[in-house]
Amino acid sequence: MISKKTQYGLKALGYLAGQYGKGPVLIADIAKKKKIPIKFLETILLQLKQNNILESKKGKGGGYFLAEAPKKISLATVYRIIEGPIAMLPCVSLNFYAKCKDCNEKNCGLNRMMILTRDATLKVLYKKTVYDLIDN
Amino acid sequence: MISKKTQYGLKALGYLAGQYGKGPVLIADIAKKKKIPIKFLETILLQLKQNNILESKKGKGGGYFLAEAPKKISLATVYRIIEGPIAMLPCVSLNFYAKCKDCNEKNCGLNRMMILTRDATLKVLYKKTVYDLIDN
DNA sequence: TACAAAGTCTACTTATTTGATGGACAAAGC
DNA sequence: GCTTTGTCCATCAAATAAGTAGACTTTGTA
Repeated sequence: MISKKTQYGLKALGYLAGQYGKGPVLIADIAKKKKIPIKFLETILLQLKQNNILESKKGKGGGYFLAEAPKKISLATVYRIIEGPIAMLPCVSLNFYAKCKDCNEKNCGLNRMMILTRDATLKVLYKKTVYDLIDN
Repeated sequence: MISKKTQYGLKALGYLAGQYGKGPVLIADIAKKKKIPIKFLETILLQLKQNNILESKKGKGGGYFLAEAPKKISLATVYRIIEGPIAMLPCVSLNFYAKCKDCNEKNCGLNRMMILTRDATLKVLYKKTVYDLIDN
């Protein structure tokens, strides 16, 4: 299961995707529409900005907006920024790899299985973008 | 990422799958071979027994063994017992469903995406069994 | 130039989960 | 009856999750 933080972040991005091209959107606006605690949302959006997913503008008329077109921002990228590894174990993670202490990956059955689930998930997350998060 | 508990549980099952048909296996034996803290492993094996994945025998010559043939125990079943939901969000979980407060699932873009990743993962975990966890 | 409207940053807090450990108890075999 | 083995109970430290408070900075505009 993903954290509330990731869930909120994805929801916020879905909303911003729907508002793309219409100028900056207030944090308060996103928070209200998506029912997210505003102070919590602040930290999430800031993190997304620091990772170049979002841009912002301060002062009156300010707010947050996507740094790129919605269809160019893959869910895998976002997921990794907020939640971290997509893989179920460090020893099968592409972006957060860590060697499995006490286990030889070459002949580890669990390693083999976790690669399969990782690839299944990645296939979806690579292909889908924040554009797909827009509500109907 | 899955917890150490799930990781240990799956490793232990992989080992028991390799020993299937050879009689009860000592907790201490599994712990040593798979480098798992023995007391921690005890609680995991007990939980798997209480969920009918394993059977045990007390006293001399005792130990743990699979309740069924390795190929009959799917990874999805085991995962749900130790780790819990396979889905990334409660609102897309088949076995641990919980309604998403403040969100209409019918038109939720995130819900739609999480169903896709859930199905991708499930497809692997349903098909694969503890037999596939046996090391080379 | 001053004010108000935004985002930014630092620092907490509180509850829950994770990853264990220690020791008494119960059953089974010799 | 003694040893071997699993079972159960209680506890614990550290990490993480989820959220809150408040001061600060930047920017537009009157």
